[in-house]
Amino acid sequence: MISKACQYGIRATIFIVSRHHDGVKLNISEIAREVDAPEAFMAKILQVLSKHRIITSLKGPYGGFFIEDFQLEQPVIKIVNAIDGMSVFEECGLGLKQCSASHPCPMHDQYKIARDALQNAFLHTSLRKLAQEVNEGDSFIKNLALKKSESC
Amino acid sequence: MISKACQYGIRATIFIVSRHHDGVKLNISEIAREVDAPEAFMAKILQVLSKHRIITSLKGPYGGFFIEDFQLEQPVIKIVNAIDGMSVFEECGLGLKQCSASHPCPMHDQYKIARDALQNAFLHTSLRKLAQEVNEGDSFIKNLALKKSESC
DNA sequence: TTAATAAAGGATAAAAATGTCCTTTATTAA
DNA sequence: TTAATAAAGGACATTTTTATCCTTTATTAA
Ligand code: FES
Ligand code: FES
Repeated sequence: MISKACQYGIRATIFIVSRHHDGVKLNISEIAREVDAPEAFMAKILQVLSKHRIITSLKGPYGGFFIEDFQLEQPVIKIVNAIDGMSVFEECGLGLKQCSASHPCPMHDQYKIARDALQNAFLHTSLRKLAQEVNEGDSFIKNLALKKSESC
Repeated sequence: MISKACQYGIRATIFIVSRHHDGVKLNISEIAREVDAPEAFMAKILQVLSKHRIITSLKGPYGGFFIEDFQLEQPVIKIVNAIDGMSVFEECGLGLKQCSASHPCPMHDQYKIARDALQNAFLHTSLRKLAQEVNEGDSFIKNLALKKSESC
């Protein structure tokens, strides 16, 4: 569906946005820790997002990752596009090389509905909105930490 | 989304169902050719479908793969479950270890809608129905063969 | 200018998914 | 019973995805 790299990227970006105030910058290890991602892998992903100007980075002491005002209203789909590309939203569910209404696979109609719903979910949700939800405590980007006694 | 193995499996099964008459049996190479899948890989996939009793196989001369009457009304989701498992329909879209309404990720509500739509698509579609569509020429399990002059 | 800090980037490793090859087993017809 | 046929199954190879390590570059404060 959505690659792990992309999921880390989305969670990381939401975290960065949720800390968007008074020039705060976050470094890789903080971000990786917050979203339960391996640090070096997280670094690669943030690199891509930075190169796509979805987030902004600054090297050196007092540097790190942050988000600028003009980046706040971007839809999450930008992250998906930067990391995974748009193919999830375009490809045939049964693996035909082309998805088209003129040469459809037998699941085309039903599949397209779900695929479009997914695309709309990512298209019509802004980074700002997601971060706001997290800041208000309504949702989370970090796994629930279970005590040893609790099972999954 | 759906693994390649699973897509081959679904297309292959639809093909087998579409040829469900008078004890016709299909062998691996016919099936692989029809669904544009590598033969040896197709063999592995048919093996698991057979073991899950989604299709039936018979060894030896005049053997091959076919479908029995009692197998016709199975929903496609059985194939997905046999090959990929049910995790696509259960996991968090942003990669949290648990998807739950009590500790939701910030995309939970929107994502769940799309994910459930996908599950319903596979759950409420029977093999028989898909094969019928193909037999009536309304849809296809094989890629459109392009002439050399035509581009993608 | 220098030392320290943090991201960028290159190279490599590990794991998972996809794909291939070859031997074994079951079934059939002759 | 034997030879032929076709799936089952084991082992291995390739590709893609995920993850790690180390060096280089940019920036800052002292
Ligand atoms: S052709 Fe298969 S989903 Fe459109
Ligand atoms: S918690 Fe993320 S989709 Fe349910």
